Amino acid sequence: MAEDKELRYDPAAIEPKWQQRWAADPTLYAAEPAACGKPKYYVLEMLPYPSGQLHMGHVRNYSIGDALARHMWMRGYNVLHPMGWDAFGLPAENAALKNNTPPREWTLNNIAGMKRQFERLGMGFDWATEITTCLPDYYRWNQWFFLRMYERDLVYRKKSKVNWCPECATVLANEQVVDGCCWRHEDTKVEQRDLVQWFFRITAYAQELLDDLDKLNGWPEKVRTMQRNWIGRSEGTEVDFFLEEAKKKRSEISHPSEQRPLAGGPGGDQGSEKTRIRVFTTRVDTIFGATSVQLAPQHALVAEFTAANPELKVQVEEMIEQQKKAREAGDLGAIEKHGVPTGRFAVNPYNGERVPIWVANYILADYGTGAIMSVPAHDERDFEFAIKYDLPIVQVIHPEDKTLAVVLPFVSEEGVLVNSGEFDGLSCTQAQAKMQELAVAQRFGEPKVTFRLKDWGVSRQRYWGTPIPMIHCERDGLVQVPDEQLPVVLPAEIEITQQGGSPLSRVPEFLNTTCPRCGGPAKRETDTMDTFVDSSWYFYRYTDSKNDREPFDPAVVKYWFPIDQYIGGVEHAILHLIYSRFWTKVMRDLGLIENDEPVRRLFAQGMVIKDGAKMSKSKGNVVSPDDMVARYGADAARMYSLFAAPPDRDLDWQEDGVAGVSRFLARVWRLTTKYAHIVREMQPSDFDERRPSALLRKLHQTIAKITLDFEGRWHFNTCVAAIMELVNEIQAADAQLAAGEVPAPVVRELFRSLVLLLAPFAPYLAAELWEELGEEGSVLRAPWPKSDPGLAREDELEIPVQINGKLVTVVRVPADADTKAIEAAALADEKVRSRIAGKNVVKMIVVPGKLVNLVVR
RNA sequence: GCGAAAGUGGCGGAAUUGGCAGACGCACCAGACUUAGGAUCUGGCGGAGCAAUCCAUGGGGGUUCGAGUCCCCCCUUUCGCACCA
Repeated sequence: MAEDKELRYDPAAIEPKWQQRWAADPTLYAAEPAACGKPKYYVLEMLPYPSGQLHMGHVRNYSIGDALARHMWMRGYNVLHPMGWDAFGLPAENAALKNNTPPREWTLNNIAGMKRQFERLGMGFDWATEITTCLPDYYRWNQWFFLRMYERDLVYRKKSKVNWCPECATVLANEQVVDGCCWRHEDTKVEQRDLVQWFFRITAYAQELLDDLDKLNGWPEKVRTMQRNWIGRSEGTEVDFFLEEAKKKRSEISHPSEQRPLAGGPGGDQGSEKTRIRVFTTRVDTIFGATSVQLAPQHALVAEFTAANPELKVQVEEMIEQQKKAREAGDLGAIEKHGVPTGRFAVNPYNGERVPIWVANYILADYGTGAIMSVPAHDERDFEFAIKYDLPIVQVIHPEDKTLAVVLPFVSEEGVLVNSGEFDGLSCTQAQAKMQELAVAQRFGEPKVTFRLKDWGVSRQRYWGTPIPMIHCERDGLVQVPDEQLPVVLPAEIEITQQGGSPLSRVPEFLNTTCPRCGGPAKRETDTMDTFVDSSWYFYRYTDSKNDREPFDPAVVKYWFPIDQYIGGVEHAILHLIYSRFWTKVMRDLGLIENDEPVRRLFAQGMVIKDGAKMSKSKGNVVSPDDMVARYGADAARMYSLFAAPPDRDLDWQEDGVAGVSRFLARVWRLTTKYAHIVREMQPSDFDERRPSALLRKLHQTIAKITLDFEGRWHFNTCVAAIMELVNEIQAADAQLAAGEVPAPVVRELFRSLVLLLAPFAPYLAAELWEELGEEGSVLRAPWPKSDPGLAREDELEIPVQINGKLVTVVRVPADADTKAIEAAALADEKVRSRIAGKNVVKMIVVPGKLVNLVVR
């Protein structure tokens, strides 16, 4: 038994041995300075939240990135492969409540444990560049950026309806609300509350964020589409409908001296204007078909109408409540359309027609102007509404072909105007342009681009986040914390309670300060920043993580950016990746960097599934990486996570599969250790002797396949399969190898290359066997093998022969056989001859190197 | 409802450009070796059939000498969006 053990692949012995050696060599995974002269390659995986445990999704994510990093090292690149911790956030506070451990301690303990897990997994990270976002040397730069953005009017405060998660007792960004529930608490309904909040003006970059998506051709189309939808650009027209009471003043209104306020953000300024209702429409060409104006129940004018009409008021309030509930439930689209007439009328500026003003529950206050013109003939929703309330339906667009019968609502823009006065006969697009011109000329409207994207609310009423570096002074109002007073440090000692409001407001030593401007008593801002701030720029900090004078040295960033390859879960397609893009553009405009986009290529990996569901504690189907490492070794766990599915697809975790990979690694270990002595004992003079052989052919085919995959397709599952095939062939040649019938140079090339091919996927075994083969130095610095096409080429090919498209037989021909020779070989075949005997060969298709097909009648 | 991706053996999956469907692995079956072992090696393994053969990539049609792959219709699953005017 003890004897046996020596002959067995034993990851439990190999892996700790290499962990020690690697820990002793800080240069192994270290990025080099620009002066090294090598081409740079920045490979990045999304940094984890230090929850305490790595999960299989992490193992998969980092196995993909680490394989790529190792491959690039072997290709001679200067690789930056950093790691850090997204260390602020709510779970630390929850844990503090539960275990009475301070968030900082809990977080740092988790980090230490997870770092150990990374080490056990053999991940090749450059720990010298490690960042931890909850430490002041990182978050001070969040504060620094906040101030720079404040100075450029990219930060502002406003009272707004916010999404409030009662579980988190804090505000959530729109992006953090999933189906009406908190993104962290799937079962907790989000409530709407009114609070004064800090916002980043991401909408200032909406157009550029949209436009630049076209440049990101290294990103999955799916992610780009999701971002496009999220930004939701929509081109249209704002038009004023005049309140009937104001009609007599119309000439006055269109007078040049009249100043109309510019429409502000969503929800706009319509309240200040009591003579008109501004609507937003993408189909101004249909305006002659408008038969009512619909207001959102929260619209400023509605309050005015209801002031004198208690009955209306009750109904409007019901609608607001209903919308609120629907919004909280996330099924805004599901509520039945419902409305009430206000008894007031508005006048269509294009045709002077008088239309009723309604309040309707399907009009959103926070999109466009919160008011629409209703054109039932050409809009599904308006149509449904008009049918329900028996409002008139006026068709104003007709297909160009006048003979076509029209089914209303006719929503196509392919048509011409009818019943539209002077605009009759124009196409929809022509009419839109003309009508916009008229609106501008007569000052009752203008072209308008509306975005669905909202400004980024960053205030959080939590303790464990970056303090917002602002001071409230009674005399001077809002005052920035001066740069030299940064960082505003989170107080270490704090009692975490479940009370609402900002925990920092209950820490007098933090709260009370002096005004930097007047020196008088003042109070600090007690909100902290959304943790998405931390992850919006962390990858810049990696390049210069110890810099205490600036967030990073622009010259160093210029060398490393953009990131060549970013790898992470598709669940961050919108939130993290849009904020990161925004932050990059802001930093560019601050003159800190030159790149417009942070990430050149993005890879969205699939989820890890077990028993048909995503691994999660609540489903009870979690597999612990530590268990896998203990049972099968890190190499097997990592390699299985690459082998079981292509990286972009979901992966079905089957433990038997890990065992299979482990058996494969054992086989590699046995074969290599068995014949390593041949390699070790070779004389240098023998090294160059190379001759074609079946084994070398398979080897060079394998090298070619894997090299190609690393360059683009990333089907690492088939890469592993290819290595398995190669090893199967070596195993089949076991007898010849044992008998010394395989020339030593072939043995050497075979096993050296095998180990090199394995190195990105199974780093421990590769290191061990590299040493076993008598090599010195790290396998990571050994050049990636090059496929020799001469050796890879088959000299004979099997060509399938079909008759009428059905496979009949296979003929062997020389690899360079031309059409004629293949034809002859096919016709000479027994089976073929008996099948075509007495029949007429109508046609013969020969694809050299591929197949023959005889068409026979 | 709109959009995208996917559907292939008992299972995970392969087939990169329209050219031998099922590589590789798991599970299973048989054999070898053996002081039984969850080790290793050899062979088998889509379905039907003794066989020659036939059938088979969600279903139905089509294009083609040839279709898992391209086109049309339908079904299912997953994901994203969903009163955005």
